[in-house]
Amino acid sequence: MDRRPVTLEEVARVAGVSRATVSRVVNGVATVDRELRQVVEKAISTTGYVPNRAARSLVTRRAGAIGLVLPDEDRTVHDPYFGRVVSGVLPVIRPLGVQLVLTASHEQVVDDIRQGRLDGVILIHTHDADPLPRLLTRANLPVVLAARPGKPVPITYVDVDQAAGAALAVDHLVARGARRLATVTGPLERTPGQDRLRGFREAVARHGLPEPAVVHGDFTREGGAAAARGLPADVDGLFVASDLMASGVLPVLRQRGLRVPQDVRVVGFDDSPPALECDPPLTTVRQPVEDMAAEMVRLLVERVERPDRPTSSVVFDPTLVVRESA
Amino acid sequence: MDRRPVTLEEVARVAGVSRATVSRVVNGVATVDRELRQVVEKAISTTGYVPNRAARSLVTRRAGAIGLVLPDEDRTVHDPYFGRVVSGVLPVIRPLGVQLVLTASHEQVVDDIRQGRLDGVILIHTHDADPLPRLLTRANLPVVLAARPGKPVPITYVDVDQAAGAALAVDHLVARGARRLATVTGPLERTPGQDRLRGFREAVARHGLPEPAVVHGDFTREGGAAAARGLPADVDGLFVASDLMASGVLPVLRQRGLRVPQDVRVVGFDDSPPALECDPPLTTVRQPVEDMAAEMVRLLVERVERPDRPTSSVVFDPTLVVRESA
DNA sequence: CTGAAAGCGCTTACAG
DNA sequence: CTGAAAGCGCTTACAG
Repeated sequence: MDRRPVTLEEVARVAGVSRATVSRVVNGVATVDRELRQVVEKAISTTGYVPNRAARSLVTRRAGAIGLVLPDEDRTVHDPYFGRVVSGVLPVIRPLGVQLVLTASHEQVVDDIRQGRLDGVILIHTHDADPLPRLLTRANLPVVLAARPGKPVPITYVDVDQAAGAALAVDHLVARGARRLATVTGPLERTPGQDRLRGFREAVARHGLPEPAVVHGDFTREGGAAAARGLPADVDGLFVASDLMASGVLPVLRQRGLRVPQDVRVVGFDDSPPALECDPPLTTVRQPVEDMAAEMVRLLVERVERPDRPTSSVVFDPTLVVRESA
Repeated sequence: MDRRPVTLEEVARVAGVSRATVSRVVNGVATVDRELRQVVEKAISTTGYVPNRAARSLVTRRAGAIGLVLPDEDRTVHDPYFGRVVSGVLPVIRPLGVQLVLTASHEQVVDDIRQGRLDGVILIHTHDADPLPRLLTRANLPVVLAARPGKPVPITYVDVDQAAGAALAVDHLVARGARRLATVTGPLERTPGQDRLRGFREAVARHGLPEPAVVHGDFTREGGAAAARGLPADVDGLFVASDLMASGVLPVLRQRGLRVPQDVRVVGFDDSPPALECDPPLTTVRQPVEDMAAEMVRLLVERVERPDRPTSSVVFDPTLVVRESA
């Protein structure tokens, strides 16, 4: 039942070659003689051989695994963003034979890399005050951020042009006739929150509109609902900095007797699943999270292979998805 | 910059002891002499030693990692259930020093275990036709299912008493005066879908109520919306087999001019985040997914340590969470 | 209680 | 193109 797994040694014996040759066949080294290769392949399949990863890792010094690091508070697993990142990462990681390890412990991350359990990490939902990005870059450990870093550290990151996205929202609201604008912001200790607010303000100013109302939110549904209660009554164009918050904003607007989009037009940000569950369906700024996640993996793998290469960043363009709320 | 990591060997040299002794200290073997232990601990901290996991895995034959296996279609990462499982698993896995590996490739799973990359796996969202559970159990590989298996295979699983949960919903609807009941089911090729429907039917019969309307859903929001359109107009009590579906059902009900709860009372299932985003907030049957996930990890770890032990199952009790929809 | 030594299962220069 | 051999960094009987 619990018989020992087949080793390279046994395959070599069956095939009548050396372990080195079997290893070469397994790893697809091109120089192996055709006939020999076939003999070995046959031996592999008859023995049911499967290489032991720990042994390989020990000599190659590669874990064959990357980490997806969440903030310590576990609420973020419920954020739709998380699922989108995962579904963007999985398909690109798979053909590479790399594992995706989920962790919520920032404390563990450095050790996990040092122990050789992780080749590198992707950090999502980082706060400006988070020491981890700097820690990792200082130690020259492979890391990719899912947004512009809060402090100017040389680090590889992927982002969407957040400010441009906010401008897209404003332009649309204005085009639809809105003049008294307001925004529900994201958390301002994170760069996406900051950049969306900045982009919003700049666009409003560019249109020569009066100073907009700004109410603070935190990227959660409840935060959105709370913020909505603090909105001035005469707003006719609202930019909510995330769809999840918007799903909390809309019922409050309805309670306050405001019809969407007739009385107030609303644009969200993300184009995540909650946008569709909104009533009415939410017009929103789309960020291509799945593509961004795939790019993060590529950049990370690149950094794992060449840690000395300079850091870089990739910024995606947002697009507007028009539905019924604006 | 890229200096070689510190090894046991070096720590031993610094401490003036053998590698074996350092290893014992690192692994907390109690028999080490107090003074020696202190010398070694000091050497560990001055050298900044961190054990290499691959080397350890190679001899212990333990990956120190378990897999969370999603179905191949990636839609399920957007299901709120997924996030709840992750947030239940993470805290219990952490003190154990075990990694959580996410995978959506059923094909890979068996190999990953054989390669020693995974000590065992937790399977979620399995369909009755899914060959993986049987495959794994046959090979005597450690596996835990997140629900009763569709076919009677000897397998370890955790479940909530789905039928009892549905009965809770029916009892509540009836207590609130509903008499013309209906249900939107989950996918019937999965046991939770089957069991919730069975429990619903049995409870309706127990109350002596007429044959209820049964409309098929698939645990998605869109599926819920579609199902809602097929509901008879005179229903006054509706059991929707998941909160996510309910969030799709409610807007359709509203469109059809039905007020909730005045015209039709609605009870969901799960008590997941979408229940709160519903308008009105959803009365629902709570399944303690986080606790269930924690239990799955415990059972899995147990099986990894003693694969020959008989399989077992743990069934949690559902509870009713009353909000405004019923 | 401690150490010398074997061994886990691979990969990879190095010869030939 | 192939093989003998060293070595990756640990753990763990086995002596003493």
